[in-house]
Formats: sequence, C-alpha cells, structure tokens
Amino acid sequence: MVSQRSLEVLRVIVQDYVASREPVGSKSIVERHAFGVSAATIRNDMAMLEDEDLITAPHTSSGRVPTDKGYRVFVDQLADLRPLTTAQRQAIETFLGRSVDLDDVLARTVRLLSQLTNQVAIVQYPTLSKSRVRHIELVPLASTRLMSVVITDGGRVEQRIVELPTEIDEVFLGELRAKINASLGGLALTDAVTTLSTLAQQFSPVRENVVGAIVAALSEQIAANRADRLVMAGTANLVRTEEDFSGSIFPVLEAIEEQVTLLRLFGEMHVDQSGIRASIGRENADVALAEASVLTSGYTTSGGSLARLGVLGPTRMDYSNNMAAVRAVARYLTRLLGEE
Amino acid sequence: MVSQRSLEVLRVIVQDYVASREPVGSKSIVERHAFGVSAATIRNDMAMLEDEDLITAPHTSSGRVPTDKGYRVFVDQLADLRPLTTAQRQAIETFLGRSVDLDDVLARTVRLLSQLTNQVAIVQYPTLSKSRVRHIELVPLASTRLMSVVITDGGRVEQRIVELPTEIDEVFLGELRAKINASLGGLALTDAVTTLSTLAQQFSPVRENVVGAIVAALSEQIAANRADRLVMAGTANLVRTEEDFSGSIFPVLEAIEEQVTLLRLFGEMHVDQSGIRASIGRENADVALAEASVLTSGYTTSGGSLARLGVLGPTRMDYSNNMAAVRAVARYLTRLLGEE
DNA sequence: AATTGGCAGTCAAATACCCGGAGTGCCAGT
DNA sequence: ACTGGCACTCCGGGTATTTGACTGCCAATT
Repeated sequence: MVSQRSLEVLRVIVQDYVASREPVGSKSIVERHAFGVSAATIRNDMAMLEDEDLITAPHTSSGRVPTDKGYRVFVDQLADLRPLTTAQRQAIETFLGRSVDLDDVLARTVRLLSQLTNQVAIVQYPTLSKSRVRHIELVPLASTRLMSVVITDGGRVEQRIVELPTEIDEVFLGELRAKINASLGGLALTDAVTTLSTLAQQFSPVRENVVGAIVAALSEQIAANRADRLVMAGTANLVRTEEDFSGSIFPVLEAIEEQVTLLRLFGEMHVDQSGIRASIGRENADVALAEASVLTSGYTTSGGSLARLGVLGPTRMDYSNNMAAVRAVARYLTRLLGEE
Repeated sequence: MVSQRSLEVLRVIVQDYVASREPVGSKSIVERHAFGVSAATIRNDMAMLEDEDLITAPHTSSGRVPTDKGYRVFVDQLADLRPLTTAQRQAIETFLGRSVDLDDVLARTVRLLSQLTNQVAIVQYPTLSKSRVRHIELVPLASTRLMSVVITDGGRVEQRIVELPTEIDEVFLGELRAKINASLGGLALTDAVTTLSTLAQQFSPVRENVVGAIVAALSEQIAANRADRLVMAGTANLVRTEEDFSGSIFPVLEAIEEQVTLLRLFGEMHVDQSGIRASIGRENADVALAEASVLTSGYTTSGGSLARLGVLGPTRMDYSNNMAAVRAVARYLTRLLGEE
C-alpha cells in the first residue's frame, strides 16, 4: 500500500541521492521540495517505502537510499526521459556525421555515448546472419597460401588466411573465384553456406583437396558472425564513480573486459516497447555487477541485422539522462546505418 | 661517486620496494640480504645514493624509495631480463598459435601481454608505409556508390565507401579495376599513390569525374596508414595497482584512452640495441603519466612495416619480468607475422 | 484518519590525543 | 673504511570523546 505521495517521495529520494551521493533525510526533503507537509509526515511515508523495500537506511538514524527495487520502480514508473539538449543533439550529428567505414562509425559511437553519459559505453557489432554476400575475393599470398575476403551488404569485410594442402596456379584461382562469385553473389549468408558445400564436388578429383580447403575456410568465415565483438569506451568513468561501489571496482572492470559477461547480458535483454531496457544491480546475473546498472537499446542496419548498444555504470546513476542518451544514439545509429 | 656496493644496495632497494610497497630501511636490508656489512655501513651507502638522487625518503626517518632516476639506473644497468618460465612460453604458444586474421592476432596478443605482466598492455597496428599493394577491389554497392578494398602484404585489408558524382556501369568498372591492379600491383604504397595520381588522366574527359573520385578515395585509403590505431587490454590491472599512484588513477586512465598520448609516446621512443625501451615516471611527456612507466618494443611484419607494443604500469613495477615479457611477445609476434 | 511537534535514542564521522616502533644521522672508536 | 651506540624524528594505529544528523514513537491537533 503505497500512496501517491509516497511515490513522489521516492522520486525525490532517487533524484537527490543521485545528485548528492548522500542519504537523504526527511528534513532535507521538505526543505528542498514543496510538499506542503511536515517532516514527520514525510517520515511516515518513508517508513512505508521502507516496508515495501524501495528504500533503505544504511544505518540506524541516517537518511535513506534507494534499493535496487526502488530504482526499478523509478525507472519503470517515475523517470521522465528528458529529451537531449540541442547541444547534445548537435554533438551526435557532428560526431557521427563524417565517418566512413563500419569500424569507424562504431568507434565514434561508443566514444560519443560515453561522453554523453559519463559512463562506460558498449557497442556490439551487428550480426551478419541476415545480410547477403556481395563479393568474394581470393588473393594469392604465396604458392600454398592465400587470403580470402568476404564482402557483405552493409560494408562488412571478413578476411582470413588459408593454408593450402597443395600449390595452386593463378589461372585456376581466377576460374574458381569467378565460379564462386557467380553462384554465391546476392545469396543470404545462411544460404551461401549450403550452396558452398555443393560446390566442391563440381571440380576434378585432382583439385578436390585444394578446393575443399578453400571452401571450408569460406564457410567458416561466412558462418562466423562477428556478433561476439564489442567495442567499449569510457572505462575511466568507472574510476570516477568508484565511491559508488562498496568494494573495489576491480571485479567490475574485469567483468567488463571479459566480454563474455556482457555478451550474455546483451543476449538476455529483450527490447521492450519503449525500446530501452535496464538491468539494475542484483538483477544482473553476474555478481560482479551487483552494484551496477546496464541500460541498453537495440539498433538495426540496412542488412536487417540487429545489435545492441548501451551504457554501464553504478546503480546510482542519472537514469533519465542516460536512458535518453542511449535511445537517441541508438536511433541515430539506426538511421545512419540503415539508409542505403 | 657511487661505489659498486652502493649500486648493489640500489638494486635490492628497488627489488624489495617493488615486492613489498614499503620503504626499505637499512636494517631490513642487512637482514634479508647477505651484504657482510653492518646496517650503519648500508646507511652510509644510502646517504650517497640519496645525494645522487637515486633514492629518496618519503619523510624524515623512514626507509627509502627509488626515485625515477633510481629506476632508470636499475633498468639500464642492474636489471637482469630474467627469461620467461616455460609455463609462460607455453602460454604464448598456445595463446597465439591458433589465430587467423590480423585483428585476431593483435587482440590475442594484447590480452596475453596484459596477463603475463599484470599491467595494461598496448599494441599498435602495423604501419602500411613499407608494405606493398597486393590487390585492389572495387565492389558496386549502388549505382552511385561503391566500396573500395585495398589488400596489402601481411594481410592488411583497408575498406572504404565511395560516393560517386555520376553513375557507373559494371563493364567500365571492370576495366578500371583491371587497369588499376595492373599498374599498382606489387608497388610499395608510397609509389602507388604517385602512380595513381597519373592514372586519372588516362581516361576520357567524360569519365574523369568518376575516376577522379575513385582515385582520390584510393589514394586517401592507401596513404592513411592505420598506425594510429591501438588495441589495449588489462585496464583492470591499473585499478589493482591504484595505491601506487599518489592521486587518482582517473587522469591516467583518461590519458590511456586518449590514444593520442600513447601514440606520441610510441613515436618518440626509439628502439635501442636491446630492442626494448623504457620511459619512466617524469620522463613521460604527459604529466598524467608522471607516476607511470611504459615499456615498449618494436615488432615487424613480413611487409617490413614496423609497429610497437608494450605495457604501462606504475613506476613501481617488476621491470625485470615485464621487460622480458614484452621482449618475448614482440619477438614471437615478429616471427608469427613475418614468416611467409 | 491524517498530520504535526516534540523528544529521546542511535550511530557515523570528525577530532583530538597518545604511544610504540622503525629508521635515520651522527660521532667516536676500532 | 667500517661499526656500535645513541638521541631524535615522525608515521600509523589505537582509543576516547564530541558533534551532528537522523529516526521512531507518541500524544496532541485538525
């Protein structure tokens, strides 16, 4: 049973605590906000909020601090995604506007996001699964070694070095390249792999070994989507907010560098209607992130592939601002990578 | 005027201080090391070392700590690059052995180096300047947009999206591609740029615009060496060694993320005969790194291109071990990327 | 039933203080 | 050149004390 005013109290507790890092007491609330009631009344409300486990007192007789659950209610019901300032919008434009290849775009994006939020920013590479083969190139490096390059929609380039069992001559390589491109060009990546597997048999047994090696490499290369790659920036911000973590931030940083943790987190987060998701404190599967929150949103590329981006910081963060920033950057990125 | 024994004393001061993080006193020296003289004698030596500004006392009557200059003497004259343990060697083998493309190799390398040293590790992408053009590919994306891919020795792939002023047809594109490859293949990158500039004029005026755009993009692409790209890992280690920095490590991390600082540092460091260089404390141009040391070595690729790699940590670091690790990894990387 | 003022109780953080120990510098003696 | 001895210094840790900011509760009020 939480009254309407109690929720209002929760809101100001979250806001004030985020702003000051100090437990907020009943007196300071009535001073700073026009509630029109006395401190004792606020205290009663606070007692209710504490019963609901939305706030807690670090020690007897001190102000209150939001719990994970309190932040959750704030994010779900109370936070207004305050729109970015025009200065911030402009920063996005000028920062991302002039970039060329995908690596560049993502590198800039992650820096931008970390600057907008003052948190650690993370951007996941788009999956390839839904895009199509644009071109395949085979470049001889030595008599028994070549480099295969797969170029796909959306400007992704995947390269690999292939060791061959026997020597190969330029002429045959040219044939092979032509044939592969003819049969794979425009195919979706998943289809391309199946088509490839039938291709090896169309050549004379003498060639079979060498073609087999190349085909195997290409299949692997096409199948291996780089969705498991992350770029991040702004780890210095984590140090800045060190006091918001009870222990050392070492395990936190470690978990971040161990990208596996984040990838799983991203995988588990489904985008909801507002397009943005939060995982708060203990909600995170990894204990190292028990005092951290992760805000993510999805973005899409022209190839139709979906990936995520977001920020990570202490649970005591400015959710309103950060959620707005994540959403804005995700939208801008979708527009940038989607236009074709 | 520093006696031989004084230097020995300096050595053990560095070693003990690095091991314990506590200022080391004359008494503990004679206890832990068999100098065959009394504590008072050691004190005399320490007074000399202090005169030479090789050690300093944090406050009156406390043990001594090496100065930057002291570390410098240690690194230059006293450190024995203790060879890696077989376990460490094996780690290098298994970690780097099975990697495919350049991105992968460098990503693994930097992780490995950070694990071997427990410091922040940094690897610079090889410059392209000395390598040669292997192949150039032009792939149409839309009627007025194409992707150009430059493949060079050593397996580097550089991609870019080119906007064309007018439409271009496949046939002509094929011609152009053939012509470009014929004239550039095998050329050193620097020569390739000059050759390219003459190429545009060989086409009919009608084509000039579109060819000009492509040539301009390619030139830019060839000239832009990616030496300005760094990968790094192990920033969590910096947090672990936080106590070794008097202030916050925030500016340190910031300087690291601001890759410009490191790139300049790398650029200024010339490899000496032993193949490894150290920049200690205040020797670093950037004040943010005044309490940090950077150890670097160069590595080369088959294309003959040179780049650097190294570690960064507090001045109070295990130089012997870290220098050995940097050297070993650099050598292994040279072998891995150099074999052809 | 909701609100208020008042009051006693509680705890953290800040301050002051003291003391032990490690280490130095110096000097006179070997 | 080295050593033992001695006076001196200062840091760090421990304890005690004070201060201040809260809360929780209750009786009174609207």
